[in-house]
Amino acid sequence: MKEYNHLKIEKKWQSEWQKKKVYQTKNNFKQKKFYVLDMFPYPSGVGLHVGHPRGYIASDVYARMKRMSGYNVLHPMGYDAFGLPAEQYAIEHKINPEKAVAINVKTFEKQLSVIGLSYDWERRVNTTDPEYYKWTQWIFLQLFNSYYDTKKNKAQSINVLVKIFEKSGNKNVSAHSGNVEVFSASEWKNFSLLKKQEILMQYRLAYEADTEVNWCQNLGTVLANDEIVNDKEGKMVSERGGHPVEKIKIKQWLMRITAYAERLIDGLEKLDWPNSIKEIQKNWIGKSEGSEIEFKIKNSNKKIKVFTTRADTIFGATYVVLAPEHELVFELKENILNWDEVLAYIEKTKSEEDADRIAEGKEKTGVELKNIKVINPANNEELSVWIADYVLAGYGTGAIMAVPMHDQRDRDFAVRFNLPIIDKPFVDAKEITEKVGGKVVKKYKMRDAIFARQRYWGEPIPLSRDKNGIINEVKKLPLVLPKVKSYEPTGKAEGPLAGVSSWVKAGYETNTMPGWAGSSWYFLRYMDPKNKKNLVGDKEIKYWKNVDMYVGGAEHATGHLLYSRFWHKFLKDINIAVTEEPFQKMRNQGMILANDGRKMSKRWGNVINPDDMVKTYGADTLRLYEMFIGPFDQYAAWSTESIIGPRRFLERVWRLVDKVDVKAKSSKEFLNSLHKTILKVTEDIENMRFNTSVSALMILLSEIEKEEKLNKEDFKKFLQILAPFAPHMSEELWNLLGEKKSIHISGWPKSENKFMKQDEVKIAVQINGKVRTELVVETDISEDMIKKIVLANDVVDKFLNGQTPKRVIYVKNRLINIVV
RNA sequence: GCCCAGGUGGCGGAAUUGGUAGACGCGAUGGACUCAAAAUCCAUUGAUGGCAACAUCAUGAGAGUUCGAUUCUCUCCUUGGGCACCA
Repeated sequence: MKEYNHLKIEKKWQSEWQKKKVYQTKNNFKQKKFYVLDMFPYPSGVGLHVGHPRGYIASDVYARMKRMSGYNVLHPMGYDAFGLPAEQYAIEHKINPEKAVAINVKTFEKQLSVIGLSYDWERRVNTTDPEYYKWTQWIFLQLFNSYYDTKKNKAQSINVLVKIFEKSGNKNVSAHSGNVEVFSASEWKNFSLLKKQEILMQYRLAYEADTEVNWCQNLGTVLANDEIVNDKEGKMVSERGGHPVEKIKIKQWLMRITAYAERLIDGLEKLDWPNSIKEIQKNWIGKSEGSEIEFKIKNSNKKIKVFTTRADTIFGATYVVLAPEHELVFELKENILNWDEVLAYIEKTKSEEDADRIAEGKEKTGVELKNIKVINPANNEELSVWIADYVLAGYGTGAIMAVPMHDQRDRDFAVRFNLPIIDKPFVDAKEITEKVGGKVVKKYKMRDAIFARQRYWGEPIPLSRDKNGIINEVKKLPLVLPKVKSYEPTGKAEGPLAGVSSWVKAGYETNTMPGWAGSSWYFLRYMDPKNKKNLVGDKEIKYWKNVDMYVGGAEHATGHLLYSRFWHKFLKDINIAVTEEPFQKMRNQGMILANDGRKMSKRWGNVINPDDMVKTYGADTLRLYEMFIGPFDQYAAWSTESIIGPRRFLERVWRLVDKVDVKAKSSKEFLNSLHKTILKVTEDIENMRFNTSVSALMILLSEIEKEEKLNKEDFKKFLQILAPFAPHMSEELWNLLGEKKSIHISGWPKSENKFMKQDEVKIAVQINGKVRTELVVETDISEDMIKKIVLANDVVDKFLNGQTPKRVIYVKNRLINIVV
């Protein structure tokens, strides 16, 4: 057998597979389907390091096993290329982002192509392709044209709502957020177009509103909350570059994700996802159940509505606090004796950034509304009313009843301002809520998502506004992003599109969609990527349904993974998607760190390039090593020293071919190991425990090497279970054995029970829980028999030293423990 | 502060989910082959004591449950991740 030349073999098979379309996914709608998906990357242009392909290799191993097991596997790859990173790259390198993306995609594919991943490249999608974002825009319009029917608990066409308004006004339809005045049917008919538009805006799932946003002057853009971090002093800075961030108010588009809060929480239960991700999402949505209770204001017909999760402590309430921004404060202006002081406090909180509020520490501040008293509905006691910044306008009702006995924050405040702290017994929360005329409600911390960026490189929002301010849909999609001279930030809270006069004249939005728009539905497009008429064909979606196994980084827990679930639920409501959830099963890969335990980065000079590894050791070795390096979902430190292990393993496999003999008879021991390993590798891949399956293959190799001559059929089984990990070498050897069809569609071997039985087992003999000796006995020996043998044993006799055993515990085929 | 996930040899990590701790790989040491080196093969490799058989200790620390604990319970230390004045 000639030397193992990985360069030649790998190149040969990669082009062969491509030529024969071995990995092409066909629409065989009668075959069992399996959809294995990687989170698609930003082609960043920096190039990949050795940590990036870890997830791709894992999903590839998984996909290959499923494909060999007889599933029709959908395993595609594509690019998420809109968004800030691509735009920044274009600005830095002074090139058109479109060109930058094309270059980066090329680099990326070149680097990936040598690893031997079994993607069906013909299905690749790119979010910046007008033929793709046409459908992103289409989804936006569907959201714009829908409202959330809280009774049916699903999205409905906005036309349904208009009909309701025409028939009976809005007294039976509450807006999901915001305050909408109640109007009758006849009033509705008399409203102006603009007024109608304003009202409907309170209901639409994609809607425009005044928002307080995080403005970053240096980046010239508005940032999402998850794009902001706190620096050492607690000040808000951008995650990218660490530039200062401040709050400003602008009008922009939002997505009413809060309408789906309940379904987003409920859906988590049935998902096979890492627990930590589910927890993060649950906390992020932040559901709490509590009571809304009204406190009457003395000498007024107004009431303060508070939200509490502890209605059971209502008898211990000693004062009431409003958020400084609460509108009631202004309504009560005439009655407040210290208005100047109150106003000063309101102004002060306004100018403060959230970060400053936190940085201030736990010190509570606030001002009493002098001359305002409320009545506790539980016991008719008179309570004072305060405003304080520790009560947030945006959560609950923006007002609380303070129970300093049971709440630390209330206690801090009470101590600071010398307010009473009283201990009263608990009552039943539900009962008391009903008794005082309150309401049991659910609240969520999650806010609606801003769906606009003051940027160039994103999907244009397909709406236009005429001179009267009336919004119209763009009828012909895609609304193509126009070419501009400059992608630089304008320095104002509007995007570069504001500088394109024809665009502005047409009344188009100058904001573009955020980075997550295109990535929130791409998995559906892979099912039918070239469909010109529909987002996805009916037959295709009914067959592929959803992603069965999703692999990617855990950092998307509150971004991509939440938004995708939201859009998918919406698409289900409008009868596009057929499942409630997009990703049934998900696993996160752990990062690969450099030798020194730090992240791989140019800055540290510790980057290992996959191309170099492939050149020196081969793709198969790299694949095996990355799977062997440690538990898939945990961090692992790269060690170029250790990669030699898997390489040696492959060289030993290579040498086996000389031993292959059609007439050879496999030994009992070998057959036993082979079938046990088939079972183990199958189960391990299924559970993403790649490290132990590689280890199992190594153990099996040692067993094979003990064979004088190798039975061909049994050796082929070994190659088949090796194939997902080392696709090139297994294909080469498979071919050398005279097989014409690719090993990767050759089937998956079955572990047969008849080979897995063993005649004898080793049993540990313990005395008082300590192992003293070992015995080899026949498998499944009876308890009586083993007892007799053990008690007659010399070593046991020595340790017993004449004592009679009090108890004997026998674990079948494993151990026997004698207790004295 | 609250919520998750970790902590096992020199290193990466195994352990059938309560049943022989350290599989597998790297590294190291010794040997074979070679004029020599590389590669390959063989042996040893948790610590301590002992010529040895063997014994004792050992899974972040301390307790507990159990015949038996890396695994379950409690307290604490520590490293990551998430949330954070959310009523």
